[in-house]
Amino acid sequence: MAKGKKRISIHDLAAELGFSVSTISRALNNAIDVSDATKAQVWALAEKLNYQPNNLAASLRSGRSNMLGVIVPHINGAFFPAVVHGIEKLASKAGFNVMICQSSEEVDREKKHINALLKAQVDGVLVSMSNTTLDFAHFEQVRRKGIPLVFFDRMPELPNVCGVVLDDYLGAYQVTKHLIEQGCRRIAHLAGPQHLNITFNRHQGYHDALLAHGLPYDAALVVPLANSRENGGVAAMRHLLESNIQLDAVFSAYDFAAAGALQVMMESGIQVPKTMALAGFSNEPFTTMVRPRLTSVDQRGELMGEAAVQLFLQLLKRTDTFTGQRIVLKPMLMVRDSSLHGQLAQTAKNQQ
Amino acid sequence: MAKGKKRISIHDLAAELGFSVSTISRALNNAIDVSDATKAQVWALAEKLNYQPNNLAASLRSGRSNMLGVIVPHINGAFFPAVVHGIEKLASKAGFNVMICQSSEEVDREKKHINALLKAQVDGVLVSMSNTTLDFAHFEQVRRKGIPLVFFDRMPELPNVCGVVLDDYLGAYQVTKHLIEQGCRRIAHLAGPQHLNITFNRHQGYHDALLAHGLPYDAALVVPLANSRENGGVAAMRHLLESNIQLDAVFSAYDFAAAGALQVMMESGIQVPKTMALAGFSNEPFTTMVRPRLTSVDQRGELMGEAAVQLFLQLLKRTDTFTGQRIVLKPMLMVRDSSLHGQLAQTAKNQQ
DNA sequence: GTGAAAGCGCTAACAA
DNA sequence: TTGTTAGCGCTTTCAC
Repeated sequence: MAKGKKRISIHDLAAELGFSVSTISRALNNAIDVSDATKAQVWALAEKLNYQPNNLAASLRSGRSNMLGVIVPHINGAFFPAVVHGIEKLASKAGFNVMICQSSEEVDREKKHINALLKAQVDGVLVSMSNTTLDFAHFEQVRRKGIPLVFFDRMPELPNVCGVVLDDYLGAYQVTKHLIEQGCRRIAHLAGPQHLNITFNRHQGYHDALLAHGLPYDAALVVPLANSRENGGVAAMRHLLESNIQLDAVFSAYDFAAAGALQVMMESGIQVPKTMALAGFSNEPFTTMVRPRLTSVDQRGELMGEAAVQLFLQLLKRTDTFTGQRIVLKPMLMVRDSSLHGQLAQTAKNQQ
Repeated sequence: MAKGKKRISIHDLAAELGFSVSTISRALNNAIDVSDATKAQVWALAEKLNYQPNNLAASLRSGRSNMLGVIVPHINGAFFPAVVHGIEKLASKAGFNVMICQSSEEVDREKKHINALLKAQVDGVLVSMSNTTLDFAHFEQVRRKGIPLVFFDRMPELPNVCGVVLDDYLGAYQVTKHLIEQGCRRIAHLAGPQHLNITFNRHQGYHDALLAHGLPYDAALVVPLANSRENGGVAAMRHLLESNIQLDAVFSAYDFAAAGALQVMMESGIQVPKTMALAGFSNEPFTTMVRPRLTSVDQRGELMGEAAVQLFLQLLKRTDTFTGQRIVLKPMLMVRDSSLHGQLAQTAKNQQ
C-alpha cells in the first residue's frame, strides 16, 4: 500500500497487482488486447489509490499532446466568445484540450503565444490575427514544423493558408442593398482598418452594392474609425455631421461603433430611422437593447469555431498541411428598427 | 548539419558544438555557471537551426509545468473576460501560461476540466464555480494533490479555501441605500440563485439596507430570476407588474436582467426613473448605451484576476496550501440616469 | 566551467 | 493476453 505524499504512477499499480507496466498502461487506455478481468482490477486499484495519469509523460512519449492552441485578438463582445465556444465544443468531442490565448490586438503578444504553444507541443494552432499583425513570419514558423495551422475570421492574404471566414463582403452588400431599398441614397460608411480582410471586405461590399444600384461611391461618405468601440463611432459620426455633408443612412463596420454613432445622432436631435437609418455589423446582444433596435449582420461565431476545428482535424490526417482550403460562411442580415427608413417601424417587430 | 524533417533537440546542438547536453541545457536556460562564450555559441546555433525547446520534457523532468489552469462559468458579458485579462496579465509576467476552460455553468464540465488540468500537471488552478455546482469533491481532489487552488468571485462556503471575491453585500447595500436616498420606498429585487455566494450576498445587502433605513423587507417584492439574461428579467418584471404590487424601484442582481426589466417597463408605459427607478449589477458596457443609462455596480474584474494570481503565487511558496486566505474587493457604485428617481436626470450627466 | 549519468512517467515496438 | 525493453527531450545531482 503506497503511503506518504508521493504521487503514484503506473509502476506502483504494476507492483501492487503483479502486472507489468505495459499491461497497466494498456488497461488504463482501455486497449483491446487486455482481458476484462485485468482491466477491472487495474481500474479498481487506480480508483482506490487515486491514480492521476500524467499527460506530460504520455505526450512526450507518443508525440501527440492532444492540445489545440487558439489565439484570438480579444474576448470582448459576443463574437469571439461564440467562436471559442464552438471550438471547445467540437475539440473536446474529438478529444482535444484547448489552450486559449488573447493577443490583445498586439502582434508581439501574438508572437509570444505562438512560441509558447509550440513549446507546449500543441497538435494544432487556430488563429484570428491581431489588427497590428502586418508580417506573418511567426505563422510560417508553425507551418514549417508541420503543425496544422487554421485561421478564422481574420486571416492573411497568403497563398495556401487554410481558414474559415465569414462572407463579410456579402454581409455588407446585403446591408447596403437593404438601406437602398429603404429609400436611402446618401449612405455613409464607418470603416474599419483596410489591411484586415474582414473590414476591407465590408467596405468593398458597401462599395459594390452602391454601384450595382446606380448610386455613386462618394469617398467623403467613408470615414475611417479610430477604433471599433463606442468612442470610435462617436468621433466618426461627429466628424460626419460637422462636415455638413448630406446624409440619410450610416453603415458602421462594427456594432459598438454604431452604438456610438447612434448616441451622437440622438444628441443631435436626428430621428432614427426616420431622418437617418443606421446599421452595424456583428449582431451583438445589445443591438436589441438599444432604442431603436439596431439592424446588424450575424457573424455565425459558433459555426465558425466548429468549422475551424473541422478544418484542423482534416489537416491532421494529411501530410501536406498547406492545402489552402477555405470555408466561407454565409452571414445573416438582421433587420431591426434602426434601418426602417421607409416603412413603419412596426414591420420589424416580428423580425427582431 | 541536421537535415531532413527531424525536429532538433539539445542533443543535436551538443553534437554540433562538441559540448555535452547538460552544458547546452544550462546555456539555454542562461544558467550562471556557463561561460558567456559558450552561451553565445549555443544561442547562435539554436537560432540558426531553429531549435524549439520542448516544454513537455522539461516539465516532466522538473516537475513544474509553468501552466496555470483557469475555469470560468462562461466568457459572455464583460466581467469574466476582464478577470481573465487580469489573470493573463499577471500570470504571464510571472512566467506562467494560462489554460482557460469554460464550464458553461455545468458542474460536469467543471469536473472534466479539473481532471484535464490535473492530467496536464498544471501548477495551480483558479476557479469560479458554475451555478450548478453543489458538491465540492472535485475541488478537494486538487487540494489533496497539494496543488494551489484559488477561487474567484463564486466560491464555496468551505473552511480553509482561498479566494478573491467582490464585496457583493456592500455593492447591493450601496445600490439600495442610493435608491432609498432617491426617495424610493417600495424597492423590488430581482434575485439570483441563493446557493451562490455572490447573489446570496446581493440579496442580503438589499435586505439589510432596507432594514437599516427603517423600511420593511417584503418577500413579495423579491422575485427569483429564472436566469441572469434579458429574458429572465423580462419574465420577472412581468410577474411583478401582474401581481399589481406597489412599486417604485427595481434592483436587479444582474445588468442583463435589468435590461429585460427596462424593456418591460417601457412597453408598459412606465417612466424610468420618474415613476420607477432601476439599477443593475456588473457595470456591463451596454449600461451606458441604453436609455435611460443604467445605474450599476462595477465588479473590478481585472483587479480580481490579478488578485487571484497573487494569491496563487503566495500559495506556491508555502507547503500548506489550505490557508483560507481571502481577498475582498470593494465594489464601485455607478450612478446613472435610471436611478435618479428624485432628481433631474441631468445630474447624472457627469457621472456616466 | 563542463561532463556523465540517471531518470521524470509513459508508450509502443517486439517478444513470448 | 502479457512482459521486456528502449527511449521521448529534458533537468539535475554529482563528479572532475
